[in-house]
Amino acid sequence: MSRVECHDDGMSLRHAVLGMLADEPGSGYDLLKRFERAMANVWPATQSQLYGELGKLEAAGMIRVHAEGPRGRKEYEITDAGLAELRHWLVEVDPGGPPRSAGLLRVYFLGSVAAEQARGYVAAMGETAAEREKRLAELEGTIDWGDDNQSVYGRLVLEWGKRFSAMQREWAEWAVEQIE
Amino acid sequence: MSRVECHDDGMSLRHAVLGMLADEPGSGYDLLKRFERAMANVWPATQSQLYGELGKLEAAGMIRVHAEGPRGRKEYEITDAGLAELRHWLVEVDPGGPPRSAGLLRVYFLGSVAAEQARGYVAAMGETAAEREKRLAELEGTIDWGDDNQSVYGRLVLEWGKRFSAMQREWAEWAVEQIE
DNA sequence: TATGACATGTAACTAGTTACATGATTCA
DNA sequence: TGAATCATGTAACTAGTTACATGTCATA
Repeated sequence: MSRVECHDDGMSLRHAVLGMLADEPGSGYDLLKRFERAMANVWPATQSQLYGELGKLEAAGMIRVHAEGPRGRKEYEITDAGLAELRHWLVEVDPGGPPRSAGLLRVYFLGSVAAEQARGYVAAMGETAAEREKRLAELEGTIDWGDDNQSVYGRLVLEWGKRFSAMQREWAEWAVEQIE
Repeated sequence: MSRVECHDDGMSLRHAVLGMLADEPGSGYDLLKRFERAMANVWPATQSQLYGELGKLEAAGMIRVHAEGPRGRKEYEITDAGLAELRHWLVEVDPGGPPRSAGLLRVYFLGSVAAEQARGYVAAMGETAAEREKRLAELEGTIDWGDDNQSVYGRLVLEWGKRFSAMQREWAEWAVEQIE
């Protein structure tokens, strides 16, 4: 039974870090801020996890210390091996289906509470989505989009978020009417 | 600074198990099959994790062994404490925003590969979504929906899945045109 | 009597979170 | 000189996955 070893995805923080360093070198501290700014809604990461991952990536030869600064600052850059791994992951690894959704999990079990409360919960999901929709639309206006890669792909992600939020809002509006 | 302790969400498998047992008592083996059938796309769980969680829930007094059967079978039922916890989680705990998405994470970094490959990746996302959309539509036809709670809320979840898949397919169609 | 379904568990691991701990530099 | 920011790290924990391990019962 010969079979190509093409195993799992997983360990995506690793690839998020590689992706950011491929774009531009930086320290753990820099990356932390970039994560907060750009990826809080797609792939949140904590400070602990970031520094741990940087250590592992350096040990694996996928990044290297490129410059040192004050206060022990270590600025990392991606290596050829790291870039190869990033590209492999981007193109060849199966991204898998939709992820776990705690919000949706609850919907399954709303039969355990009164219909009024169930309707309230679904309505709250809709409101949360509506707020996010509005926030993303505002965010879109404040960014000055160029035609560089970051702008192009950043815009795709933002658009996905807007469509997702709109979908959820519309679904919630429909769903409250289905309950009772 | 007085503050009500209303901490995190997290540990949702616990609540998934409570929800299933609230609906109908069953053994770990039963729940495993129910997870595979009904929740594979919303909250997948492994056999190990299920048995572990059943042990913890029993220790916490949220479920109890209701009947024993052949082969060491232990049939659990939910207790009043468990039902209270489930309802608390359903109604009062903040579900949080959209979860991590490895697929979307990749989109951020598509600038690291050639435009042609990026387009290929986004197109594949669209095809995956289209297949899921079709599969869910077929699934909807095979189920005979009543007007019991399970049917009502199960239908809401299924509809969410259909809308999500359609959104992703449409986004991907739009996105491939944005690349170059 | 052997296969497949039923049934439960443990061990070792990866991923991720929260809290703690430390210290250097800048600048008002 | 004191506060904010810069900067890195560790410890202890929860959640989740994969692989292993064991044994029972029905039935063809």
